[in-house]
Amino acid sequence: MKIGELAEQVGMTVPAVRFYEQAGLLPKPPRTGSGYRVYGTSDLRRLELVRHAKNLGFSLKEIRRILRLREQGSCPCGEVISMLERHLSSTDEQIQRLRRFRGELAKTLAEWKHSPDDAVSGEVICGLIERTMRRQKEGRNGTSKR
Amino acid sequence: MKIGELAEQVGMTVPAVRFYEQAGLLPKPPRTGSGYRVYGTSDLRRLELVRHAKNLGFSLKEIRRILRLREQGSCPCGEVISMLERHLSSTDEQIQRLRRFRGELAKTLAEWKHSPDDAVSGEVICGLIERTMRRQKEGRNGTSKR
DNA sequence: CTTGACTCTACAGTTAACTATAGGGTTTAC
DNA sequence: GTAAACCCTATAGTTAACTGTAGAGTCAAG
Repeated sequence: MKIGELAEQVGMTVPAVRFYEQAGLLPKPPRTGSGYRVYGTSDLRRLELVRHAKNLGFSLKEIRRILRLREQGSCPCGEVISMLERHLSSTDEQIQRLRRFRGELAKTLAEWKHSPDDAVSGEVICGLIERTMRRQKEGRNGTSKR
Repeated sequence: MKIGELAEQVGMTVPAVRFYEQAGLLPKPPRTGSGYRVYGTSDLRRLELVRHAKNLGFSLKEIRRILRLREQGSCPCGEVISMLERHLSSTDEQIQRLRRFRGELAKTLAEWKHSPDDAVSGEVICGLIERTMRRQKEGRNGTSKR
């Protein structure tokens, strides 16, 4: 199997496959006399695994780590489980953050729609944003950096 | 006010302020004889507005758009409201996606933890991921590309 | 008058996961 | 025998929002 066929089977582009190889996610395959890469079914399965792990939210770096562990003979499943647990909790955090953010957005939007633009005075650039700024300044002092 | 003081007031770094200037978010300030940037309180307010709009989820590109509209004399508030609406709905979508993803993760994790590693056979790289792949293959055929 | 803190410009680097381009060789179908 | 379709390498570009570095000038204090 040449690279084009492999790429098509797993639904990625040819350069992406080469990229995965140079990123250490796919072993360097044997070549034909003229230098063409030759792949077998194990490469196919490996690429599918990579794709699947990506769908589970693993980064290429993490996937490389899993594959390396496996190559060293150890079973990576324990590691994989703890990675998945980390992903789960970081996903939870992300959802929480987005929910709070959504609440902020909705509140701001409701306020803005309620009091029309021309009822505002003293703004320099955008009355809506500036009013919201003032409100927040008067309230708490929440200067949060990352 | 020189750049260091301005940066400190709004809680960003000096290079970030310069970056904002060259990105068109902050007007080019006058200079001292020796070339130092000199800022006034309007720059301070403008930077704070930028920071606040960023907190509302606007990209620098969008903020630049708002500022440009204002400079052209029109009030950007209507535009700002529709931007905010778009952000709100895209945030909703993000939350939905994350929820589904979270469900997937949790389900996979529960399965993995339930059937321990050594009960699996035939895997090549990581039994857990591979089993999940097989299950999904047998089920629906969901090859979704962007 | 020198040390240290500050400022300037211009450019390169960061992160992720690729995509695009240039410039060439190979294989296959007609 | 030639043209399309494929393959190769190497390098650069993409996006966002900055950060970091090099090399040089300026300012205030002691």
